[in-house]
Amino acid sequence: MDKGRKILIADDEPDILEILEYNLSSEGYSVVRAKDGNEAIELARKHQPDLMILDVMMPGFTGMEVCQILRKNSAFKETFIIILTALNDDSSHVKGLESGADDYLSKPISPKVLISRVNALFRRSNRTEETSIRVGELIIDKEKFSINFKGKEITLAKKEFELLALLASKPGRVFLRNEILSQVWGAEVIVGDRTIDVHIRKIRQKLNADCISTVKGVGYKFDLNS
Amino acid sequence: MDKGRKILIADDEPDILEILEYNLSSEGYSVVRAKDGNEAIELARKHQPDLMILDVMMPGFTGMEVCQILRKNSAFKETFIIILTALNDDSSHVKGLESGADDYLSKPISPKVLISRVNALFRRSNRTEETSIRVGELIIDKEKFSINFKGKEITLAKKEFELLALLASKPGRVFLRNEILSQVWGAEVIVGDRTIDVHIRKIRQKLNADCISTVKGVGYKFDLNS
DNA sequence: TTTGATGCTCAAAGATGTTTGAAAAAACCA
DNA sequence: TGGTTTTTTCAAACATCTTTGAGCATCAAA
Repeated sequence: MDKGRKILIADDEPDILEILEYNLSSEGYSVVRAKDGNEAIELARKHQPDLMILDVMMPGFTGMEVCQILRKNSAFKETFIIILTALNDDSSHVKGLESGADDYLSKPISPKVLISRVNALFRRSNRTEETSIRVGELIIDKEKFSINFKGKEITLAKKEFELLALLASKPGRVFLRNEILSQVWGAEVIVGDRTIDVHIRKIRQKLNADCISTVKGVGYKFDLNS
Repeated sequence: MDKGRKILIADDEPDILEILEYNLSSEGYSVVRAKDGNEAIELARKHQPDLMILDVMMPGFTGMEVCQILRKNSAFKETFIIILTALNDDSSHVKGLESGADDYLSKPISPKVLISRVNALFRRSNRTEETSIRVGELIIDKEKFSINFKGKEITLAKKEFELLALLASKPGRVFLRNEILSQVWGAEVIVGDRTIDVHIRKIRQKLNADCISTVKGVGYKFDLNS
């Protein structure tokens, strides 16, 4: 998963901040700490975090107020916000969500649960990034069905595209002819061995570079170097 | 807020279904009911709901299993899923979210809280639903139902408009014929493949430019360059 | 060097998907 | 209701992609 996202945490209790920071950063997130509502807003402007975890009870502005204030600013329309609270009644829960938060958790909070909720929020926005492969100067975008090699757009036919995408998905690894057949053509389809060769050749022609090498008697692989 | 969205609820207890349906439909959502895991999957395929609320304990498949199964299908990658449970321990909470759910709630569930969590999920997806799209020299205003291309107003028929709006919503991205069918025509409607082609042709004619390109064997996409 | 195995090249045949024009069916509007 | 527009269907022409087979090239082992 794509970590290294920035998370702002705001709470007036140093202990909580400590625990949160420890857990989030050990998951690979980078963390910014704020000790009250004012600072939370200030640091949010400065750091543009991807997600904010706000305690409700804070000096200055409460978590909900921070949430409402930030949501009015279009720069924070997309920022994920999780509100934490010691209260556990339904009406404040509802109010928290209605202030524009994406999630609302009651203390005591299990770090594991918090992490998995954070991950759940990011998962949704991550999904789109899995569609492109980058290897050296080659960029394959499965969504756009486009190939960019050394800065130039290259048009490949469907089978060629799928074949290249397969090889490039694990650069350096050799794919057996059987593997290629079942991945690109499907298990049932029966095509001759020449078919693969010809497609490989087409790709080599179109890319105009030796980025696919043959492993005699075994299969093909995508070269890392080139 | 844009209500009238479709929500599928699955639980083996009729009472719960009753309460959920009452509350959701009085909020303006349209509701589909399933009494077990199998039915949930079946009805999900049929109705393509925007959100699903799944109980963990159900005959057939559990809520988590349903979640995992559906997430494998690209048609349900974007569907919101909330899992309900009677259990309240952290590890099942984490597992629930890791199965691909967007939210995980423990019973007893306050209808108000549930509603506000449902709204919170939709709020985010509403934000991204722009009323106007701009791509290069093309401006599509969904509210006004108008198209402006290279400074000239162009009149498109309904289907043509929706088709162009879909393609232009993610310029460069390829839309499979299936995707186009289900987005523009709806999942239930059955029309021949040629229908899409013809509409594409009409759009190309009216725009009088090569802004939609064909990806043979895959689908169509809106060109960025032109 | 010969031999066999393997992969490469090429052009042509085969298969598949797309465009086009025309026209029927359905929806819309006065 | 009639006339108009939109939507859908169809079939033929087209374009492109895919597969194949035959001949060539290469390499390693005999």
